[in-house]
Amino acid sequence: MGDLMNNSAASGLTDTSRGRIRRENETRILEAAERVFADTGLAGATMAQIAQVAGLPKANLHYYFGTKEQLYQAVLTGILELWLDATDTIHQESDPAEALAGYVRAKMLHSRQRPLASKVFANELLSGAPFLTHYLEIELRQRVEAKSRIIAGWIADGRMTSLDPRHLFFMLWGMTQTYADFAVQIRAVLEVETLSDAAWDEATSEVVDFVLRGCGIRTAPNQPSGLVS
Amino acid sequence: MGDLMNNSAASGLTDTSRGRIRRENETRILEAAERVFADTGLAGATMAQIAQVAGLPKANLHYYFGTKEQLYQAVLTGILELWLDATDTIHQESDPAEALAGYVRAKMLHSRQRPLASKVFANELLSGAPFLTHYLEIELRQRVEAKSRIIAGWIADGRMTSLDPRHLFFMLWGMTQTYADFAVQIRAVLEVETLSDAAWDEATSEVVDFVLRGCGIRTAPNQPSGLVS
DNA sequence: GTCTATATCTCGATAGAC
DNA sequence: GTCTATCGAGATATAGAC
Repeated sequence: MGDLMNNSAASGLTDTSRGRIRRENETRILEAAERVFADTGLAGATMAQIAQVAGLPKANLHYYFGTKEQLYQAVLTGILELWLDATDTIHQESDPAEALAGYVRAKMLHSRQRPLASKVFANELLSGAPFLTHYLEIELRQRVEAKSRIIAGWIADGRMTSLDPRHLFFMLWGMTQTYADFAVQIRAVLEVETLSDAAWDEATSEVVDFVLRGCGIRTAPNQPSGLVS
Repeated sequence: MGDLMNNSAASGLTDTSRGRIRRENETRILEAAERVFADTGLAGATMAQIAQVAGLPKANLHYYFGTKEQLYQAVLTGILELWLDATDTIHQESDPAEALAGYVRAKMLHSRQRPLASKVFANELLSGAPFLTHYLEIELRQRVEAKSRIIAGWIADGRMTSLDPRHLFFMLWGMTQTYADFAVQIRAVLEVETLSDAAWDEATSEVVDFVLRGCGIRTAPNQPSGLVS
């Protein structure tokens, strides 16, 4: 927008490659920011540290994102999109066992593949979620309400135990996100440096089985319980 | 120790009242620090903010506790003592249902009564637990190992479903601490300003029932499930 | 667009009057 | 023991050369 008057010959770059560099730099900054915000939250993070992780001068961060708060907002927004995606395994017509197991597997996969996103989110909630009021009170609440109606339907049909679906979601989130947010505790108890693929599969299968039993759904005995069967 | 030479008449205070003041001030500072550390973690907290919450000049904090890290360490130590106490409902000779239900109730009560302690702990884990290495790798690990052996015994005796006790603990911690750490999310979904006593009792009963089913333990139908029956 | 140099502010910590 | 005043370090943010 603002660079329509720029002479791209001066920098030796075409419009497309200039756009590419911008995109690459923004991505690098966002990834570095996610890592730093994940460890120390918004208040504890410093622009100098983010710049160092990104391998760019500190001034570039301000050039691309303005203030620390705006950079944080950008990181959070990206995470929220990811957050709302993976949760769509619960539908009216689904088999409860498959739907709930799929939901747990998706959440565990997320803890495994995007632990930093989970940690940024956790830090934001711990500090009272000042940047997430709208998300929590509108988007998340409505989504939980909609999914809870489906689960209530399953309960009414006698396909699972009677429980409050909203508390079920709180428990599912707690059980699965703990593997990302508090991984250091889990690694210490399990006495491993990092969780292996096999350990992740076993954790996933433990949570899936526990949840299905907790919901009063008998697991099919011949069904593979690991993440990759 | 160091004030044996002080003239207590000059300040108009006896030794006992001077000790009392010291204890009161230290308590006020520790409580204020817990609140601030809970919201923003060690890196994000400022001594000025803690001093403001405590209602004392910033210099007094340094007088009583030295550095910010030492104050943080003092807060953490108090929390760990609390942490290791309430978890002792799991014994060899216990009834598995009673023991596990009691454990969950104790953890939920802790989330309810000391949410700030839980949050400080969560922040510390999120930032990689630099102050808790010994606790996690020695004390917590050994405790989990001991309790896991008891639970493994119950499983071998056919008194509950076969599962990995360590992952059971991870899930229990996640399920119960989420009610303290991520309370803002729970309040948003439930559309309440604060969780009432009744809401806490219901949450506790939901978690207890879910856990007992998840462990393959039939709940006695005539047993009250609320926190206060 | 990029990066150096720097302005401005706030932090942790302390000296010193009381 | 308490608190004001302040120092040096490090923070956010920007000006301006390139």
